[in-house]
Amino acid sequence: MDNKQLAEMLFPNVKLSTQEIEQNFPPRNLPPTAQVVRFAPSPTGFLHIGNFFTAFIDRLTASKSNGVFFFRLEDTDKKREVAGSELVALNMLKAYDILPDEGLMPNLTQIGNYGPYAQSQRTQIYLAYAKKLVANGKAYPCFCEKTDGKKEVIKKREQQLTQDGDIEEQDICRNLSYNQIEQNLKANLPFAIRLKSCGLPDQTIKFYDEIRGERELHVNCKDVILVKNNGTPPYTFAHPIDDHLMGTTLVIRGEDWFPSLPCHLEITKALGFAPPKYAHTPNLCMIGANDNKLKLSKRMGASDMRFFIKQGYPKTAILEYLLNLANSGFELWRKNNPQLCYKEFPFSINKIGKSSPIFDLVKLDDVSKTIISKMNTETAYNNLFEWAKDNDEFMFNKIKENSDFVKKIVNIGREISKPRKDIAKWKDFETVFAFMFHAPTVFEWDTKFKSDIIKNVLLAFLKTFCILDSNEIFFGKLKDICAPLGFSSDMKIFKANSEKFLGNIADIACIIRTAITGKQDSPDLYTIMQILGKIECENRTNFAYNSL
RNA sequence: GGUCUCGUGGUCAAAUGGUUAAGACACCGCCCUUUCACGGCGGAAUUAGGGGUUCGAACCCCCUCGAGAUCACCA
Repeated sequence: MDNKQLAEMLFPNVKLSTQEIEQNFPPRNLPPTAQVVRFAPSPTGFLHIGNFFTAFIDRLTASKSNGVFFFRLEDTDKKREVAGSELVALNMLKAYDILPDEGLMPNLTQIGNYGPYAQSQRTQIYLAYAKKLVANGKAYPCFCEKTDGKKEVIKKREQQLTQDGDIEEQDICRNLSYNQIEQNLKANLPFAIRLKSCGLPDQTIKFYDEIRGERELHVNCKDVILVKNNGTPPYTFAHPIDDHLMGTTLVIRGEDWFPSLPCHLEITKALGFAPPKYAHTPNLCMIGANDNKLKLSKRMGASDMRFFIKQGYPKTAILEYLLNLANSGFELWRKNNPQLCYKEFPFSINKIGKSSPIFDLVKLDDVSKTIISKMNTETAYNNLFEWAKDNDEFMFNKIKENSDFVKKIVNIGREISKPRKDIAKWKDFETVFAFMFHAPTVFEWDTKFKSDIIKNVLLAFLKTFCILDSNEIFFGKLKDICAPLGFSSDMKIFKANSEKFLGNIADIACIIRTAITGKQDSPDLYTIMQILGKIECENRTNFAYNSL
């Protein structure tokens, strides 16, 4: 018996040759500068911000190079699959307008000539290559009992550490004779296929990473699994085959893949493929809840993209914040080009930093506040509406009841040269403008005034209040009530002789503001009163008066 | 434990051996101002530590320390 016969014995039902497969995946006809990149998530049920980050980098890289961005589902492990995960991921890409050009789409159709784009549908392809490797003596069957699950692996590793300080894979099946293999097969023993690694312990391999630059690592020495004993491949085998056949030119993926790169390179070489370029992106970290400064890995801190949707961050805020993490020059560019779309920014994958950045929600809020503050009323209102529809029943009902009222609130401090920055996310809207929706029942009065003084101010205000007044007249009337109450209507005079007055014009305005909103700080008082209307203003003032 | 990666203010970071180590967020102060925001001006704050090479080091070399990743028939 020889290896060719062995391959036939192991895979009698695999008739497809690798040559036939290659014919179905012709090289792409693209200009040499075009990058073909892919986003290849596994269906775990949610989309992590770090994965989203790499997908965004994929989208930018393909667009900038006039290349192709495709989506491939890595669903070879059916045990772990969460149904519908691909839709969660794809809908998120759609929501942020960074959909791929090719592959699986949100309507679950597949676009492109390099499919199928779900690995579970490509088993025959992987098996054909596995068969070829066995025939060439580069892989062999393994009948060992399998280790299954992370707990078992950790336990086994701990045992090995106490014994000899190093972890060695035992490849006892590597030297099985053809006879032994034949007997095992006759006994119907399940088998996996392992790579017959050519690596020696002290050999190194040089390669270039688009983000990390020139590197030298130890070669792979492990006889890794290529086909599991259930007949499906692990990622390690599927990735080189798919990215070769699909014409990927640049593999962009998280840095947690970095250590397995030598292994992937050896498999790629064994298969006879030219390796793609690689770019390993730093992992995004979140800061600990109890203010510790530990960087948390993605496995420790959940950071589901749906969080940002539920909070109501504008999609460009998320994208621009992430873009700034990727290329910090974006900030300056944005300052110099306030009107341009982020897509115009000269993104460069080589300028991505090497260390893992902490995702800073405070900074995100700042980016987001600026973006929201620049929206015109119509856009802001539409954004609020779309968000409330799915995420906030109270606000959605308010909009349905009286959309003009809500629109007027949205308009506060907007469409002016120095717009207010009150809102970082649409969820803030209700809290920032709570006083517009609920008349205050508690009042944060300025404690330096006794209640009878406050009452006098409110009475004087009510006597002259007219909703039809212009801002100038309204404020002029407030000035007029100053002197009789012992207040100063001129701030400069007050500052020079503060001991001669009970208070000043600012205090008068503050008392009325507190009566109307319950708080000492708010957006422009006149605007608020105009929106609330005559009756509401009078009712609120009377209620405040009676509560004293 | 092995291997690998990364360490510049609280955070994101610029500065490829050559001015006083940019800028942004956050913080503090002042100005503007009927409050709060916005805006403007200013301030405090960083090359993890120790050696070496050099006229000169954040940058090159070595050691130490810290953090992270990885070491599955998961991806």
